[in-house]
Amino acid sequence: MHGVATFVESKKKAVSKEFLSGLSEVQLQAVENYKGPTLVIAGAGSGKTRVLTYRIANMLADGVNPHSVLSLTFTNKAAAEMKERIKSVVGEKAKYLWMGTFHSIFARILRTEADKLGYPSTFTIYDTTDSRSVLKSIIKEMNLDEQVYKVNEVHSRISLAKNNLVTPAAYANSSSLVTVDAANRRPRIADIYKKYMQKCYLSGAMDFDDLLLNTNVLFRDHPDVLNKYQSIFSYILVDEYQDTNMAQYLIVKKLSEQHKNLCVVGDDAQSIYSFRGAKIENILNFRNDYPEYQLFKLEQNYRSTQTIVNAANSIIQKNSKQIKKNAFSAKEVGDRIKVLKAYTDQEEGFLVAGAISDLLYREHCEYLDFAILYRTNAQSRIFEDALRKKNIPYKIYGGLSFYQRKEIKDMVAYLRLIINHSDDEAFKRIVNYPARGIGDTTLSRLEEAAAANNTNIWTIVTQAPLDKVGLKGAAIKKLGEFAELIQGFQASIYTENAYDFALTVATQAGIIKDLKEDKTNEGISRFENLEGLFNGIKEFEENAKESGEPLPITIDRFLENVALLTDADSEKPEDKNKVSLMTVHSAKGLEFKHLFLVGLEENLFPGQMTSQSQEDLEEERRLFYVAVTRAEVSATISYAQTRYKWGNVTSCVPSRFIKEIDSSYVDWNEDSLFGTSSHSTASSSNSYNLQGFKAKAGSVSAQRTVAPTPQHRPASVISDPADMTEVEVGMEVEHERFGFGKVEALEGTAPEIKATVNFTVAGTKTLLLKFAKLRIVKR
DNA sequence: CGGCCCCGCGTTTTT
DNA sequence: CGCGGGGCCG
Repeated sequence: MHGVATFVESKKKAVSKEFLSGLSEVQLQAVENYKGPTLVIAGAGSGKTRVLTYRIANMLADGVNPHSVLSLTFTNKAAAEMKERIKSVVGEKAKYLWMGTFHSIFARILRTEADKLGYPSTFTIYDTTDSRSVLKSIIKEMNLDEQVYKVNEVHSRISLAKNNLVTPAAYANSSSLVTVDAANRRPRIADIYKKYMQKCYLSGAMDFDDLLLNTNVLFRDHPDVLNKYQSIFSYILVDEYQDTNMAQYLIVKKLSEQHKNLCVVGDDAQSIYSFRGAKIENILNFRNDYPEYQLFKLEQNYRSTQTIVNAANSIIQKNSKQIKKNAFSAKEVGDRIKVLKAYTDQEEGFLVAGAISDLLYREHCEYLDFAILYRTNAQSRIFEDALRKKNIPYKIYGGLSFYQRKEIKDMVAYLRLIINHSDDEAFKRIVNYPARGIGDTTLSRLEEAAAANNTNIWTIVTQAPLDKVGLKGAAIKKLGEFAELIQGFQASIYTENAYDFALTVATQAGIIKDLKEDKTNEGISRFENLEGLFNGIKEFEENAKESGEPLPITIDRFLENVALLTDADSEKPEDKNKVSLMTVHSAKGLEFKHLFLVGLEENLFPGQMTSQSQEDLEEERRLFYVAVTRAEVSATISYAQTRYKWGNVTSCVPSRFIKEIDSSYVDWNEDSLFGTSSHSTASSSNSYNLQGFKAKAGSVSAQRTVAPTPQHRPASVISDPADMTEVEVGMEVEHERFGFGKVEALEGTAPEIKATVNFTVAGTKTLLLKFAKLRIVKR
């Protein structure tokens, strides 16, 4: 062993390290010093991926065995790209690196070690839909009020617990958790949690959180297994460390104990996943965990203009929690950040699409130079419509993933059930698809019996006397046929190619016939989606063959990671040169020449749930920071004054974040950007704009002290919650339509405060302050 | 048991 | 507005 290592070591001098020549001094340092605990604080656009890539490439060039390097990334796509880049530097051996997301890497390890935890190695990974469905049936089974025990909220409580390694028993004993639940009148969450874990276990299933939780359990209860992986992984690298949660933190900590070659890379300013349990403290406390650590700060931004970097700095400075760093750009100063005001959400789409086609024409840009980023997926539609009208090609990331579509989930459920008969969610999904006369009544009998006998549905169907379960002859016969159908595939799972196998299943189960029969547009598109899945299987098969894996490439291999796949992992080449539409969250790590950041309104960005607490608001601000720092050359921010929400028009207030950008980096010339009249179908009245925003914008730091302009009176329109509390009985106010009046009464609490106002002309009206746009005339 | 219709509810964000 | 769930009827 030693001899080989020495031989490889001695060869290293011969290996060309030309690839290091383009690095800056500090980047080079971070690449070359790959031993010992290392923290790399990498500001936005500072070449973080480069450092990570070359750090690994450099190790491999020095003779480090790729099998001993574990590199954890945030998305599968990031992992694949990094692997590709390393391959191009050091060659084929890069493919032996352990590189992937926490979830996919540890799912792999858990499959290998499954028996130690009492799971089958073929365990199913439940996605969010599956988890919710399980919880829903538990809540029903326990006769709890579904209005009080809302599935989503129960799920996030359980998820929170799992991410913090709190077992059901510990949950019941945790006074802080129990207190919160009691306050929400949900005292039985710990019981639900317990049942949920049992049900998943009986179904041979792990949810996303279990992949991390059970890895911890595995390492805690099986020191030999821990020791094995500690020895395997001589070098561990973690990207986006600021977004790791407790469970992930502990996995990394334990695994790196032996070799202590742990390198974490991240940027506290870009921590945006606390809603799913990420702990910004992990990166802030790294120095306490490893006092002997080396620190590298990548502060130069190679991506964006000075204006964008400085603007972004001015935003993030408003946050209290952060590691000090001095992000700067040596690129050109660049244009100021433009602000677009739209009267409606539709017009916002129109303006943005117009601005894009304008830039395309003026600046020789390509479609791929543009991105439109929004806070919530629901906003995409407007921009799709606007871009389509202008014949601008676009692609959407996120939203309903391919694998979430019904027809795909149905097909996958067949495969899941065939490979893991215990998978109750898969069973429930397909037992009557295509329709074979097995209805709700039969299914709930089976579920009850399974719960009563502490087992899964499949066991009941195949082993219990079904007449005792309360089922009749016809139902029993149909169930028998279904079970036979599923069992019939058993023999060829591990002998047939994945594609052929799946096709047989789809045919024999009647899925293909069912989809072909539907001649509606949706039916056709569902069939095409299924074809897409089959193409995906074929592609998987070909890739596996190419990398020399043992034949045949079987369906279980494909299925292993399906739940962890996202659309971003499989971009089609024809989609390359298109405008990108995505949420700010999914834009993390990406960059675009020209960036459009849309929907900058209170209660949208920052979101309505988040402007309450200081912590949530700081996370929203980091999200805003992430968004702005995606831009290389130009950034444009837009907001609408009215927007459709749940089918109703609501009026919107520009986001506080716009005002937080240092005004010297912002171009407020909202109206003259594209000519004044060409687009303004809805802009006949501009009383809105005069009242609303410009006057405030002038005084960036002064919160609510607005300098009156001669023409237009003080513009403190009462529409954000902070301002509402200023209204008092007896004040004189002005309303757009009703004119002047006096406040006679107030009721409710912000933001739902109602005011009764006696208007001089219009008479007495009761108005919701958040919509009424009242202006205080005399206090 | 299956299909249709109506009602109610929701929107952060993702592995 | 769009989806999913529940209820009702054939």
